[in-house]
Amino acid sequence: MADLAQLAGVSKITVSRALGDSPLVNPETRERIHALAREHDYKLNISARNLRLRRSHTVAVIVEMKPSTDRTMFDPYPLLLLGGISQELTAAGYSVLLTTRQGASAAAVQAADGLILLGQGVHQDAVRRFDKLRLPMVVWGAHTGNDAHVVVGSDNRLGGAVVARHFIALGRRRPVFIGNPSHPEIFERLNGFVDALAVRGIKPLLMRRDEFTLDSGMDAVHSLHARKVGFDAIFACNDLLAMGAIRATLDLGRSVPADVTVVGYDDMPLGASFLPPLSSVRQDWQEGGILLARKVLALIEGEPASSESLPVSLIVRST
Amino acid sequence: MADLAQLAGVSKITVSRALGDSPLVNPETRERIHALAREHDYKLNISARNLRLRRSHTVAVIVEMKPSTDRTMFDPYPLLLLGGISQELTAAGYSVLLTTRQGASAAAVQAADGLILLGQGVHQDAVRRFDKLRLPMVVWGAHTGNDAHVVVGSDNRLGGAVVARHFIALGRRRPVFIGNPSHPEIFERLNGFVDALAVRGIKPLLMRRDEFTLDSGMDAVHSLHARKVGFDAIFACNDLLAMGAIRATLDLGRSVPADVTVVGYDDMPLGASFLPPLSSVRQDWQEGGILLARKVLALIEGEPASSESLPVSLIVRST
DNA sequence: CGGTATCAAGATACCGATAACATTTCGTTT
DNA sequence: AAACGAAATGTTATCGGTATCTTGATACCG
Repeated sequence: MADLAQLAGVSKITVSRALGDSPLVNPETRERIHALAREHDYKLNISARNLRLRRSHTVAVIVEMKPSTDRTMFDPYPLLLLGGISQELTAAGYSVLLTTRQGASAAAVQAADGLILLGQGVHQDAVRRFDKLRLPMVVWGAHTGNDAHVVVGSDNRLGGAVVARHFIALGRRRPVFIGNPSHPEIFERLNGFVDALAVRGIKPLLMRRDEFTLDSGMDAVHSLHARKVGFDAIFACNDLLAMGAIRATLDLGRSVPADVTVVGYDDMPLGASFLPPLSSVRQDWQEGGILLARKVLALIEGEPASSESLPVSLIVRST
Repeated sequence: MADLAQLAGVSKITVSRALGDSPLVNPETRERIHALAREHDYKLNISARNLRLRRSHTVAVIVEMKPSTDRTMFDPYPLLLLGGISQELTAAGYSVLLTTRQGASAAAVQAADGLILLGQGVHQDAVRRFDKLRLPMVVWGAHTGNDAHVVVGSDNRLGGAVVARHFIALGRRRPVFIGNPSHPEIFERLNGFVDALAVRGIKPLLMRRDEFTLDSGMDAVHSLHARKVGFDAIFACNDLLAMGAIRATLDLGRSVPADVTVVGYDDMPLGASFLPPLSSVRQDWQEGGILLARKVLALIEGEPASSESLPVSLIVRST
């Protein structure tokens, strides 16, 4: 920058102002300096600026990344979140620092201006750890009612309720819920489901399954059958589980949707091509990412931000 | 750090050395300072260090992120790459700066110590742009033989060849390739496929399909049928296409694998649960990510690094 | 016991930007 | 013509670390 200043015959600070489009410099001077900067391919030193401004214009995104058949960052959907986040932060001139929980101890994270936490397991365990960094922080997940921090998530209670109402409208009396309610988000879905069914005096059966795979869904239905439990509706908290459940149901000689109604969750593209095309609850991940980004940015600017739920919608196809 | 120095009764530089575990300080002193740092929850200022050292310990990962049914960053597999990259860089004390091509003009990227480019479209178009940053750079994708930069990718030629040999071993004579060869990676698969078949004087039919969806795969087979083209083997360059092709084949009353052999690509988990269980070519994405990371790190350290292909393996199931 | 090697720690300068305060320049007012 | 004020630019200090060069203290040597 000093060199540029010499070339332009002005002082460093004038160059700094010119490049920052400050109104303090003469428009002519500014143009001249801009031209010079382009010509000499001058690049601002971000580290120096960060040091001086005490801001990094960076938001750290911390994801869960354990390798398992459980839901992980490798599901495509949480990645849509990242897409939304990235889009919004980039537009605001911020960068995304991607980290795993393990890597988050790496110094760079504390240099961030804000934090976004993704991944369901995070909630109780890790949030406190990151709380100590005293950075603006936003968490993706389920609302617990009395959150100490800003939570953005899709409205899982509503998701459960919508499916319940769908079942009620179809006159179903013996619904089953398949999934792992120890995930806070899924616990909420179950709650919404149970409460909305209770209005009609219906009590669903909970089939706990920890793996979110097609095989696990098949297994759930087979074990229902083995235990001679009757059912006429299945709410699977993931599309793969739902597809497995459907396949097993068909295997058992029962019809979908005539005998059994099945609804999945996430509305993955594949579901629409499944035979029969899968009904599912859709959440708008990308919008969620955008919202997460906006909230951190607000917090960083010192503005208030509150937790928020995103609507979900039931896509009824042929199951 | 000055405060810590005062507390410890030493000078700043000694604190700096102690925290950096430099052998220049007395072990006792070092311990004392470390203890003090922990006690007061002292955090090094990364920006200051970056400025002084002229390094950011950051690698920018630039991904393709256009929303389409084409292959995008939202496929789960390219994301496994990210996982591998992140794992390896974190272990080496580096951070991952995630950017889209659009956002890559954001200043932060040029502050990175190195660059990793993901996304097939990148090749010809954007590489040059990033070349100008004069940063150590590694690209994921297909090898073109005379690459100006380091390329890591799985061995797509081999992938194609392996499938071809499989078909030959089964006595297939009229194979079809489904996919979009304008992606360099897929072009290589096609090349490997064609060349290995040519050994037996077999010429495959190319069914060009731009979308990598199940419907697109069905459509491909239906249009083969409509055009009364005979075929006894299908190599789809993606598992969704393969599943669609299988479904359409079955719809047409032909048997898989008795009448038609089908092989997909990527070996997605769902494929194993498909009916019939899908045969597919598996590439080790995570390993690829690790390799990408190692190569940039090497380049950053000033060591040489060369392009490299990762092996792939054919998983034969029931198609 | 003087001279040198070794270890520990300090002094100073510097990385490259920007904020705060100071100064010059010029047009305008009275 | 002196005084004033706004616009444009400059001076200085500073953000928080680390490299380099020195200095001081202790140990070891013949």
